[in-house]
Amino acid sequence: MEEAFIDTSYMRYYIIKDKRVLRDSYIPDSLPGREEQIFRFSQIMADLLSDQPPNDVSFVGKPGTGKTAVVKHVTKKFKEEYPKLRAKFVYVNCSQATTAYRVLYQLNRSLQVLVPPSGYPFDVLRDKFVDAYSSSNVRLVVILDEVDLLVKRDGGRLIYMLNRLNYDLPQNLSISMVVISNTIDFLERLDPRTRSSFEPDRLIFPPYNQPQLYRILRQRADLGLKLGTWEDEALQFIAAKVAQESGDARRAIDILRMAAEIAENERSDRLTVRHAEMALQSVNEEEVAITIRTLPLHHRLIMLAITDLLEKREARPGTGRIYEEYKKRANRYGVTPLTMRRVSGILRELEAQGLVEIQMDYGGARGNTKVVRRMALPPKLMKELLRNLGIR
DNA sequence: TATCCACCGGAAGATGGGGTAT
DNA sequence: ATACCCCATCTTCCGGTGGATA
Repeated sequence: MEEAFIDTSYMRYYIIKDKRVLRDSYIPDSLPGREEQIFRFSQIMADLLSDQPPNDVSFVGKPGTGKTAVVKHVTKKFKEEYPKLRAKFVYVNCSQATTAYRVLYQLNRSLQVLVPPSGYPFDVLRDKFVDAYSSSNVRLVVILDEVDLLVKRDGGRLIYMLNRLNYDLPQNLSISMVVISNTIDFLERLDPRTRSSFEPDRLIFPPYNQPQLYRILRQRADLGLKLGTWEDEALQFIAAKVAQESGDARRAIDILRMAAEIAENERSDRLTVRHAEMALQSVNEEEVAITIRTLPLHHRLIMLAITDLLEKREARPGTGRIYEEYKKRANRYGVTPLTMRRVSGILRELEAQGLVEIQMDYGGARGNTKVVRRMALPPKLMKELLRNLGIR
């Protein structure tokens, strides 16, 4: 009981020196393993130094392959080294601005034009943007991160529009685009009109391999952890595991952070392989818990239906069966169930969020359906998480 | 080889909730 | 109050689809 009066805060950060460094949002001064991409992107942007409009560029690669980091790194370098450069970089994350209207809203804001976040006709926003930009004196580089999300809704209408503006702009102005996407086939998903007029240089971001991941972790450990508080083998272990499963640097860094936290909570003075092993487990759980918490009610009810079917070892947990079970639960919950068409779509959404693994089952005369192979966590654990949210 | 199952997923439109302008 | 805008979510409609089966 006396312990309650002991101030333990002084030992809370026994291992961690700077927590920010252990988050993936932190952009270090050098990006291990992405030297080539940095070089090529810088080369393309170097046209700005001779006052030429740079080519459009597309960054393609899976999550956690350094796309955003590279773009931020290089644009930052340009701003620092050439403060008088006649150019402006505007970064827009399309996961926040999923429509053409909202991206345009952001672009306007970056030019100090205040427009309402909704309610205006699209064309008015476009005209305001064109007016404002025409009276400026810098070349514009628009960076559209997670552009897949925008293209999915808008089909490339905004890209087309921005591209076309170049024909009406005076010689000293230009709009270049850097589009960043997770999927390779996103260029094909543009509508034909856009595709024929938009041909960016492509930069590929392959998954990180083990040595690269090790270098990344080493860098973070050097910057974010106290000297001599971690075992090199722990970093090697994380690098090996992540290289094998995904090559996702974000994940590797997450695991390192979690391992450090676990070690500290144990009052251990060193981060060991054992901590890394434990972290590997809890990172998954933490991630799933976070995504589930943001799920709307019907998504949760569907998750619960799937959980029960998997627990019962249902032979064919396809859309039809899931829908039946979901409907029962919705009624029990006092909400009117959605249609099967919608539930079918939600299953794809849950898949995209990494909560379930789906496979098509071509059953011949038994018909075709999507079948849930497994979930991100064992059904029992998943049920527990749902229960904590009041879903049962 | 034709049939047929049990869905799939695109397209389009309804719904309701956010907003602005007059 | 009225007439517009934007937009995410959901429903309605409907032409596919792959392979087991007859």
